Amino acid sequence: MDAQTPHASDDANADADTDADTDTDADTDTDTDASTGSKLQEIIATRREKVAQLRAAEVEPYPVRFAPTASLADVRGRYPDLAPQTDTGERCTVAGRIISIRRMGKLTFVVLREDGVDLQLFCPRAALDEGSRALLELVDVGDWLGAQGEVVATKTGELSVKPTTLTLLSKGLRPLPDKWHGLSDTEARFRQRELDLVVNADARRVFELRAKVLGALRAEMEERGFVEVETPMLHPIPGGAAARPFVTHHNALEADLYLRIAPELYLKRLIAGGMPRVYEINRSFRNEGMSTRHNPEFTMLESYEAYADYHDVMALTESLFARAARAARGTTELSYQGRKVSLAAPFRRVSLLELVREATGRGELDYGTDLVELRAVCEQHQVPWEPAWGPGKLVLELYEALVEHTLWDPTFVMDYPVEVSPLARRHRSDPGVTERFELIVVGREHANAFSELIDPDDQRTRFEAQAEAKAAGDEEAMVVDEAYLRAMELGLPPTGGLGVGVDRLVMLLADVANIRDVILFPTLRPQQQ
RNA sequence: GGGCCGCUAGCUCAACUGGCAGAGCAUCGGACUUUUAAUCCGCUGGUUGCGGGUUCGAGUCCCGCGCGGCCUACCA
Repeated sequence: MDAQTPHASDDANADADTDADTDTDADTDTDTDASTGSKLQEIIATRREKVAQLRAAEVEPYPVRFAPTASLADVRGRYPDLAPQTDTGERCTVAGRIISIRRMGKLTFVVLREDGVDLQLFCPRAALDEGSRALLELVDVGDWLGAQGEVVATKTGELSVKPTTLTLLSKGLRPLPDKWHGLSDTEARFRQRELDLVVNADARRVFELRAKVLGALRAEMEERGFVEVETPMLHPIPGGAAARPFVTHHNALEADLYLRIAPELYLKRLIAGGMPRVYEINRSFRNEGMSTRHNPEFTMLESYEAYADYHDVMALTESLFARAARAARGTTELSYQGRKVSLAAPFRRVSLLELVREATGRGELDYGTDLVELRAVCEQHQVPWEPAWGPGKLVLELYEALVEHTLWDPTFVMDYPVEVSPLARRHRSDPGVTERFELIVVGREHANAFSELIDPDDQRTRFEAQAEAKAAGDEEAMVVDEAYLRAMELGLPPTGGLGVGVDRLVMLLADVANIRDVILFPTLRPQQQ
């Protein structure tokens, strides 16, 4: 009543206009839904008719504001177990979407849902004021409704609000999916995520968990003194990773720009600029294949820390993963797709070469092994190779084909070949490899990190090697980034860098197999009209 | 990109070897003052993803296309 009164008077003048609009809407509706079944059109038409009836009764179906005094969760929290048939004497005003209506003559039960919490409205006709009785006849499942009344428990002990006043907050025109079977069509769940969220508690659960993970990651970084920054997503040249970019065009600049494939180079320019600890959590974009583990836009946490090496970064990574697990699941001891996995530190540390030696049974292999022999080993394991590949790339291919998917428990795979790591510094005691690691969990890469390359001349040489590869047809090879080189020439302190695939971390913690289940609106092929 | 599978009412799903397109829920009408997927009575609802073909007859078989899922390949 407190929220309804002002609308009745405020909108009196506007009613003539809105009535006219309603009529046109009703006429055009059949056009917009002409391609769908007539039952849906009938349902929408019926609901529009109810909108018209409400307006005729001077009830605004789309009011401007409402002031609940309690959330449904508040009410539930205040009375965790009220005895059956109790009247608390406490009045409150609540709101939510109607997810169920059971009309039993002079008594109606309405179930509201708000933020994933359900609460029943116990509505004997006699308790309602006159306007609310009329309104109750015109509400449907899917509408938003406010209710003011007393908190009670029914004969069966169901906690309820027994309203004296009902306020329509928004009239829904489309039906909700089946209340029992829900919405299981995967395409509909991804394209109309709002329906998925209304109906499927699991969907809500995943995205609430995702928010907790992001909060935990930020909290850990903040506590360690890292400053969150935002660097460009529109890049004049793509850099920081080996990937094909999306290209776009800026009209005023008359220039092509690339959606970023990684924030890495900008973040390291900040280190050169004297910000000793920076991180960014945001989207990168890669114009490559899609799968259950790849969405074209995905979220990475990247961090850079002055004076640190990759051993320090491993410790940071362990803390981040363990903290995210505790925030999301309350423990580091998880189960993923039916199999146990522990995110408790320390994680296993092993070199890539060692893993390849084990997998191939060739203990003598290293990056000095003759190319002909390495190619033979590849063929022996059905790993395709290309003539342009050096020993580092061949060993990496063997690792990816034979080992990576077998590493279930968290494993830091260390010391990647220089050839495939153009931004990582050479190992302090073995110049053929870099101080780089990837973190593998449940057979998938979750993080990539290194002691950063800070020697500008070495970096230029590496960029030039990449440029040659690109000229030779490698579409994912990097290009020379002069702006970055200039920043390095200013002087980059020793730096430890980290990139974490946040979507994959959420998949791991939510025990979900498809990346599209952890992204609210995953990329899908556009629907043609 | 390749392979396999799927697409039927608003939602969830049936329909034998090619033989009248159905059910539950929801909607709509009716009864009902303690329900919990309320119950009961009655009704309505379809371009079987789209386009061709075979056939007396196609949801079903064939060809093409669209969209999605899973696996696979590249990547995080």
